[in-house]
Amino acid sequence: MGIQIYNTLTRQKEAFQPIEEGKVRMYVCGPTVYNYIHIGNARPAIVFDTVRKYFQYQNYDVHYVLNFTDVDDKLIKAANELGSEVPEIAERFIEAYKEDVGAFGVEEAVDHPRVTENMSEIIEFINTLVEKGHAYESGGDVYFRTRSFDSYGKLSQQSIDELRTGARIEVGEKKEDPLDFTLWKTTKDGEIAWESPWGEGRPGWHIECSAMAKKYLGETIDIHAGGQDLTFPHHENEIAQSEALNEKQFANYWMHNGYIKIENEKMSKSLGNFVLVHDIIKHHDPQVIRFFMLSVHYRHPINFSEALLEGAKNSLDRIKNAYENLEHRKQSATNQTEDDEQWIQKVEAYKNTFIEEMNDDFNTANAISVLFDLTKDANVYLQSTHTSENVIAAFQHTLSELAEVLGIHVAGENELLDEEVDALIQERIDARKNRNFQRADEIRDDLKDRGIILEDTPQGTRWKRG
RNA sequence: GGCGGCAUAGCCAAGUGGUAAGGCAGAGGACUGCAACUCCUUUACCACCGGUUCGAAUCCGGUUGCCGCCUCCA
Repeated sequence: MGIQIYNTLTRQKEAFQPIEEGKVRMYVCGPTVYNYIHIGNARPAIVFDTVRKYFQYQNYDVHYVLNFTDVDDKLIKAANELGSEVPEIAERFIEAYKEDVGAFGVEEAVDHPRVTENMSEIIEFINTLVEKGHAYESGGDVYFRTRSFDSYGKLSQQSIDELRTGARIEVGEKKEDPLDFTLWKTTKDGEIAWESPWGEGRPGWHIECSAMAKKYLGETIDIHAGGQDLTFPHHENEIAQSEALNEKQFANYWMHNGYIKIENEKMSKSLGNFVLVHDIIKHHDPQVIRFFMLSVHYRHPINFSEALLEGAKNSLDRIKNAYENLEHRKQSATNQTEDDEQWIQKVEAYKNTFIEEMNDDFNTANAISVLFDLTKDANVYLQSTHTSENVIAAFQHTLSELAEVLGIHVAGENELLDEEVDALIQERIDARKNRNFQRADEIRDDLKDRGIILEDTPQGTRWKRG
């Protein structure tokens, strides 16, 4: 069985069938770069990076595109408030985005298109829509004529009539129909603007993704992904624009990740519970946050709290400990023991299970449980008196390989200790031999304060960073 | 009002027809000089009420509660 994806468009899991054999064209809606990203922005970044990593693990060539919205109302506002210019703000927070997301082990996109660098494509896109009768100019603005697109509402499962009933009709509206949405908006004096056939202005929000997806990935792409909240209206509108223009299916698979709550409350500015990635990674290992995010299925809501993060840290430590336990037993391992083959087969079976779970709509929660199965078995194996290099290698290699698919590093860095610490450890070993436990405990406590944890095992004393 | 989602042990979380994975926390035991790591043992009337079925956490109907989208939003 190959990869199954839950497709928002059809509301069911479907076998993934790429447009081109061995390739995945994937477009993920990126951030509007007017501030540091919050933890809610981190979820799609981590989740879809994992989707990408898994495809790559399955030998797909993934053309991953993530856009930056580098001009819009929020950016203009931020620029005004900070006494800066839109391009400076954008540049600053694009760098911040890359840094934050990089801390989580998110791989850089193949293409990171920006709105301001694709203005001619956007204008061309809008222009053709106007020519085709799907859009119209009105007082310097250009709107998409929603009723000209028959299947409008297919992604969010809403009927156009229901939407029309609920839509707001604003005073002074220049639209023909309340459901029509902006493709191009005329600018106020002094605002950042571009020349267009409809006068100076800037693009509406939805059009950029349609134009850039087309430019970088083609008229039909494999996967279009983003947060659940983008389903309507953003993605619905993208479909309308792109399919009205190209007269082809826009994206074959639509993936949407669930929301994040903070301490059981919606994250919102009014509640003051916005958690910025920039801040939280000062106090929490980004790997723990990544692990935590992946311990829940990507389509389900996830709650974020200090206590939950603490639990995730302990969980991840268990896996990393197992890896270190294996590492530690390498030296005393023998060439081969009788039951090598049995264990190696068992490890191989876990790997297959991991793949099955990931194939099932990227069920990372279950994939992680396979990591725990591996962890448990590795520890059990290490209980035996004689261990074999081959089995230890199999455990380590598989554990590391599978964890890496999720973007989790299980191997500790093999850094060296400074001489003083090294000498203390040696002194403690001698002290224990002489049953001078008072001195031994003193050294252990001292090193613990320095962030070095000592553990005495039957194979000798070892240390790790705490 | 329209559309959609969720309700599983103290906590987190899989499971979508065959008598409930995994993790955290807790308790007891083993190992240890003491710890740590690790191992063993240990905890579920699957929100409620009906229905379908030989059999349902899982399907259908209803009830209650919570949440998201419909307006900028990951």
